[in-house]
Amino acid sequence: MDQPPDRDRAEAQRRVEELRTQIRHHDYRYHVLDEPEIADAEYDELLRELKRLEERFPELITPDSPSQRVGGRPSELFAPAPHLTPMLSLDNAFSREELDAWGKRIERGIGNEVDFVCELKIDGLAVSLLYERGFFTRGATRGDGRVGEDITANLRTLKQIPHRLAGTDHPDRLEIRGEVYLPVSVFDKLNRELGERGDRPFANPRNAAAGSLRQKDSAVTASRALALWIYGTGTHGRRLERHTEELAALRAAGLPVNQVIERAGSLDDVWAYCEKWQRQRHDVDYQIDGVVIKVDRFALRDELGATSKAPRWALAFKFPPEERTSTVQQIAVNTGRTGKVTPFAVLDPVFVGGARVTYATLHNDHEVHRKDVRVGDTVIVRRAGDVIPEVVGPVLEKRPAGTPVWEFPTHCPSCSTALVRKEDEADWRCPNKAGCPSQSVEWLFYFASPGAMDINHLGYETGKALLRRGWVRDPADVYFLTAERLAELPGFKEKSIQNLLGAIAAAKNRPIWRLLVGLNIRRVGEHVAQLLARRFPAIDALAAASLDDLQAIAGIGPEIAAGVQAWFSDPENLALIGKLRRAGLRMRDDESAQKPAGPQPLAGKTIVITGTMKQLSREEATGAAEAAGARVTSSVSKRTDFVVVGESPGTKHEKAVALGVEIVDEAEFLRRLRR
DNA sequence: CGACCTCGAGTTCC
DNA sequence: CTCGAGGTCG
Repeated sequence: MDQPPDRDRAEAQRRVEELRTQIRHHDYRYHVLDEPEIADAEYDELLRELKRLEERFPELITPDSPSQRVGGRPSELFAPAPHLTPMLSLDNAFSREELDAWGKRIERGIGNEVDFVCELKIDGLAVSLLYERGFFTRGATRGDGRVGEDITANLRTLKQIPHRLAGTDHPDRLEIRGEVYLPVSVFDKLNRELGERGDRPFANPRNAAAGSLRQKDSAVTASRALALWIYGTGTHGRRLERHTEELAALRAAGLPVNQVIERAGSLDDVWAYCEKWQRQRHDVDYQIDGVVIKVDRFALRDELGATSKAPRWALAFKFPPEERTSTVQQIAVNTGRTGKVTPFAVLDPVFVGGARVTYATLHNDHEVHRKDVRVGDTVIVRRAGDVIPEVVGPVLEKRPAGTPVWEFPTHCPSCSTALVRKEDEADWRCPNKAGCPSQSVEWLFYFASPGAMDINHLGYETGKALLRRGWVRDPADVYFLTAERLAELPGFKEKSIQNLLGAIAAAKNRPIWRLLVGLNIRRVGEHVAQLLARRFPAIDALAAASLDDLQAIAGIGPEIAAGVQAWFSDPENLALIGKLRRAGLRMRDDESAQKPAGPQPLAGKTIVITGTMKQLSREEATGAAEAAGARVTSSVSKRTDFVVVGESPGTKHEKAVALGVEIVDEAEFLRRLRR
């Protein structure tokens, strides 16, 4: 039965190459031609299979594999367009203190009072327009700041870009900078249409604008009704003294310059502008994520100069997360896969931070009472890090008289078993491990998730249906499902049955630590599972390990050791292991499953990533950093080497500032990855 | 033993 | 992203 490992590996290599070719082909269809041949789910399937194989045979990973792709896809479609003057990024401020510190530094450096100009920071795409003797000759994206992409043909479709500047006496070369955006109203309409056609909607207006601008066919760009605000120049034959004068001249030349740009004579005025627009940020038909403050006089700008990445004479003030109020209709609780019971607020739906929020977690009993949230309260709601809804606290003045303090339920919402709480612990738990429907479904879902066994097509609803019918009582039963059984499930036809069975069969060969994660052992997550599997590459050896053996592993203390040993002493759990073994799951790691060695520019660095980035998802950023040798952790401490800060970061940014830890933006992070 | 890092677990929205 | 709590180090 057992194939020699070499045959196995050769087969994998062949398949890996096949997958890469296919994925590249579909990338081209999707991103360049905008004519995908396969559904997103099928595409994801290919990528997942590739990643699985590469995980098993790390020596097959090549730097150019689609699985290793970081950030912006390489573009063969648009010619490189070097900027005459680099398009620098801006330093950020997140509070009045940081703004003042910047302003004071400038006033000290100049030794005089300074005029500032305030403009809205549009969340769109920075572009550079080149006018030669008054004629529009080239348009480019920002790119990496030094070299962009030539998108002249597409930019020509924007009605707001004059092909010829008004007036006469234009310099030989004038490089104009602006931000292209998709009006929010147009974005909403476009997404509705995409949704009706069954196409994938855009995540936000900026992505939609980017997609529309990087089209091969400029007719598509033309149909998208993009708009533009001009905010300055790069290279120019400068005859004016002030930025405000220049903006007036650009406007006179026929370019769209935003009317709400204001001069501010003092930092107080600057702050007033920031506060005003923070309140009114939704009153305009484009997304703004802050305010840009610039020194008005060019002479002063020259004096201040720039660092390698940002001018000293400009600053972006980023709005803090938006806050709204809503009312608490109910405080409900949910039982998780470990039995932990978590309360959450059910709110009157409210739009905050660009999304409709209905639920917000309250973590635990203690948290509800610390914040003193009660049913019927008016509460302040925000999206922490602009993503996770959070109840900040109640507005006490609006609390109706006689509102009772909320009491934690005494019984499990799923199986009605009496809840228990250990002394000195914060969490209430449902002790009905095997018989609680909520725990079963959550566990099954977790078992199938990418962090554990990665069984595609086994989602929440399917899991519930299987459990309800009693065909699956624990995750091992999944491996014994048959096509006949699945055919009885509503909505399961030939194709979906084969998909699911295929995914289940494919999920028998995961690394041991992934299996350990899926077993749902308390306090054993990804990290601890890897520690355990590294010391005990076979499940049987781990099951037989003594307390001392376990505690000898660095990072495993008495609690985890005892927990693991107890888990492997429970006959029910051993029966589960036996069933998984009979199903044909891999029960030990091969020696070959060691990590690949690539260039490690971040070796030995401990870094933290916070906020949203423009080019990378959080996972991609973490993966790229780890591949470069960095340790990516979740909290900032003195031992952190640097913090990568994206858009609207949370408290981690403040903490980094407080601790004096180096702060790095996305562009710099990408540079360091490549070094 | 306390301070400080980390990790685990649950979570929302599209 | 958040909180609670385990592990380590001084």
